[in-house]
Amino acid sequence: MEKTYNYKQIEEKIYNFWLENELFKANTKNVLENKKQAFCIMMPPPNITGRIHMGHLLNNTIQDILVRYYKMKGYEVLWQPGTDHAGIATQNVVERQLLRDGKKRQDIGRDEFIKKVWEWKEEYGNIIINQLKRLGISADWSRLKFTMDKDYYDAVIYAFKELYKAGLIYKGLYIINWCPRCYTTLANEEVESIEIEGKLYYLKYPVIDSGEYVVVATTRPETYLGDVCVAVNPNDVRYKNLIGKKLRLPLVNWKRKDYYNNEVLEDIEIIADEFVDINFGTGAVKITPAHDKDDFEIGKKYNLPMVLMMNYDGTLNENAGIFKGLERFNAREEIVKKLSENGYIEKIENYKYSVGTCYRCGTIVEPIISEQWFLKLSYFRDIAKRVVEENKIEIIPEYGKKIYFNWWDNVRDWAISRQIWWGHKIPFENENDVLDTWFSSALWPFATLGWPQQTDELKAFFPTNILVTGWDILFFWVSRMIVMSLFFMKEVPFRRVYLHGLIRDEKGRKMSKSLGNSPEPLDLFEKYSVDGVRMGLMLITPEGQDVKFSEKYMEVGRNYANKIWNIGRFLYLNRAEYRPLEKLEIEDKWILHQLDEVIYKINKNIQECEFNNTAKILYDFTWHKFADWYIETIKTRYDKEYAISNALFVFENILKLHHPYMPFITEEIYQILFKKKSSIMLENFPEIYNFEFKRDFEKFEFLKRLIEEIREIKGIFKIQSRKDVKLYVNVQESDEELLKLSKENFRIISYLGGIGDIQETSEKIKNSGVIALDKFLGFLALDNLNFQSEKERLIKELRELENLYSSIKQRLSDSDFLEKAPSKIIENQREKLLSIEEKIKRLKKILQ
RNA sequence: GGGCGGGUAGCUCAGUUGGUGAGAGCGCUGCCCUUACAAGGCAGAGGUCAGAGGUUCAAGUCCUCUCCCGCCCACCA
Repeated sequence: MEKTYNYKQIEEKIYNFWLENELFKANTKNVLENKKQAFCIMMPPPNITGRIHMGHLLNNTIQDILVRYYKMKGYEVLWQPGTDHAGIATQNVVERQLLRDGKKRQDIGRDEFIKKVWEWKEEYGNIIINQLKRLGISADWSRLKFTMDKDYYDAVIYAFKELYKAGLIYKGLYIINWCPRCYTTLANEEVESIEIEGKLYYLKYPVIDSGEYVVVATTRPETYLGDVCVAVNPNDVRYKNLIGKKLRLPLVNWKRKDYYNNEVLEDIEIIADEFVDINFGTGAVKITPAHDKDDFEIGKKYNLPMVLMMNYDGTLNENAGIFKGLERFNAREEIVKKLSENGYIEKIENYKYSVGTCYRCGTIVEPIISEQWFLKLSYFRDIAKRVVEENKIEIIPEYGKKIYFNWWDNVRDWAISRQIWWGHKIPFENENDVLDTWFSSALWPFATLGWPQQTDELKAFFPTNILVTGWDILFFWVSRMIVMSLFFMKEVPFRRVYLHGLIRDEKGRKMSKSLGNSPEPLDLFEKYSVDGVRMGLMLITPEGQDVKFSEKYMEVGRNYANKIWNIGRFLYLNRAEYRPLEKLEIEDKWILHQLDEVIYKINKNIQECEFNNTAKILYDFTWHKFADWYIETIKTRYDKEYAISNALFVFENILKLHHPYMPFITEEIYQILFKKKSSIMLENFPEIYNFEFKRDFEKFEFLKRLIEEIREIKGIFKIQSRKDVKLYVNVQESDEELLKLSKENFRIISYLGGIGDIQETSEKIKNSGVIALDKFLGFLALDNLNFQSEKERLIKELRELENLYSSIKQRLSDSDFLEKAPSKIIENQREKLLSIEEKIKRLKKILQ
């Protein structure tokens, strides 16, 4: 074994070893024949346009931990991987590629374009999958699914038709979010709002047959061309006598037509409605039903015409008259200029407000009316909430429930048609739209298993056990999978949902390309090893909160991997015949006692998805218990072969416990140390042994404390020498058993404490370091000891003890406490008081 | 406006159903190349647990209010 963990070659070798031995493949038969229990996870399918980023790292590491754990627990595990066709994103990529040849998709036509997308997919679509393999993840790659695979495609179309038959899908004219750049509608969840510094324009609309004006405020002045009325609050005294009067739109001396091509009256009316806020702006609101969500509702309420003044490419149409053909933002400038020249602008104020942007390209989204297909999500509200309320689906962390309920309470129907070419085409004559990508991914948990066919896979693995995903797609994806599964399978898609946070940078900012704060996972693997990165990441991932990424922790992970490597190396260099648990000494029992505790905790924590806790427990036990104390201690053993063999027993358990977190290094060391040709993946995950070594554990704990005291004194006085340092134990002040224990285990104390001799004494040794423990008084005889500073140390300690003493004393003399506190607590306090009292007594004696 | 998280050591965070000398890692300081590991070992310093009030024998932990920080949803034209 080399001196440091040489991960680069090992990772590739081990991954190939796993693949060659088909260790990731799920065997459906084992479940159907009741040989094994099933455990199934669906991988959230990455986009085919994607490259691995920190989010994938976190998401897949967690899944891999669960998968490897349950495999070792004896389950038949299916981790179903796949990729998503990512309609808009992929179409954008291929369009950009076309543009390099100066072509638009319209130039080559739909069929040819789709062909191009497939070509692109064959070439680049699996890059992310290959990158994910570097992470060591153990998905069943032989079952890789793609949302545009023939069978999956058919499943999507089938689902659409069934929902349509059930009356849950309908087509209608609604105000939708429109991205003029992607030239498609967007679901509400696909719109991200950003705050901008804009302007608020105050427009003057002349009142007919009077010299008056009504002033309205707007952030989108160009939409005035689609205005069909102005609304005021009925209680607004300023406008009371204007209600019902007519206004003329400035500059508009052309005929406008509504959506159905009927001419619209030139003059618009002032109407009254309670919804208008008297205190905002001027108290008068322009109503543009075709271009604003709220106005659309008002329009429906009052049966107002819908005047569309924009084309779907973002240019103004006939209704804009002289402004026809202008791009929407140029139009705004032109219109403001024209209005201003003609005295129709009262004022312009700076104004901060938010606008919706396309989550794919960042273009400002235009609210606009359009005919679209919708899915009645509201129909599912009750049942979707019920399955979570009744814990048929458990959401981790718990508070995720509240967010989920809140979303359902406010849910609106889902616009599922998209005006793009790449996707599942809506199955109707003359229909050119495709379905929202999320419509197809909503079927993921069962369509990947062959639905609507009644397959063995469905029988064996559905419903799945747990879904691991980020908070950001709770609504996009998780909610929709739940209702689709309830509708088609009459069953929840998964028993549990584990939601992890987003990875942010040290300052808590989102990772983004423009900020340049997102590290490349592959670079991290190069620098810190995959296992180091996985472990480092899990050490900083709190449950249910965003992760603040710190490269420092990747270093911690790498150092930890190296530590494990070197423990292995030590055992390898001292290797002995493996006959575990013979000739157990105190240190063996001490570590075995704790091993049991750790095994118990790790099993519990992984099952409860406490991945961060698990990582910390493993780290602490392995480094600070096993390496720092146990390995150091067994170096003093005369019967080394037994000691090493017992150490191997513990270390074998440690390797298995670590395997889900650090698959590569554990496999490599396991095969070297235990000369195995098969994989550690096939071993059983450790279960508690029920050792009964509590008393020995406590005895060793005493020795440990004694050694720490010795080290502290030596540290303070900078003593390095060993042989000339003697420990004197005062026989009157020390418990007989502890004295015996110390003498019996002199090999340990002398090596780890660095002393040369242990002797009994009945007096107090002058000018020495003082070790005052419970029922134990020792002196560390040192040359060149400055007893003055030792005295100061002791006085400081004495003061602290006295303070403590008086507070406990007070508590114990409080009748309420004695009456109401449980006897166990009172007893505990009494014992504590006694031991402090003894320590104080000893310290005082010495200081005299 | 509605909802959700968080405020504990210089930094990042643990802290079980309240049980009583508040923990870790990193960073910092000092000493050590002790034959597994300097990607290491040993030791040390460092905290009015955001603030106020309350419940309780007992509060970092439970309740109320306040102040900060972050996120999500809906957005006032």
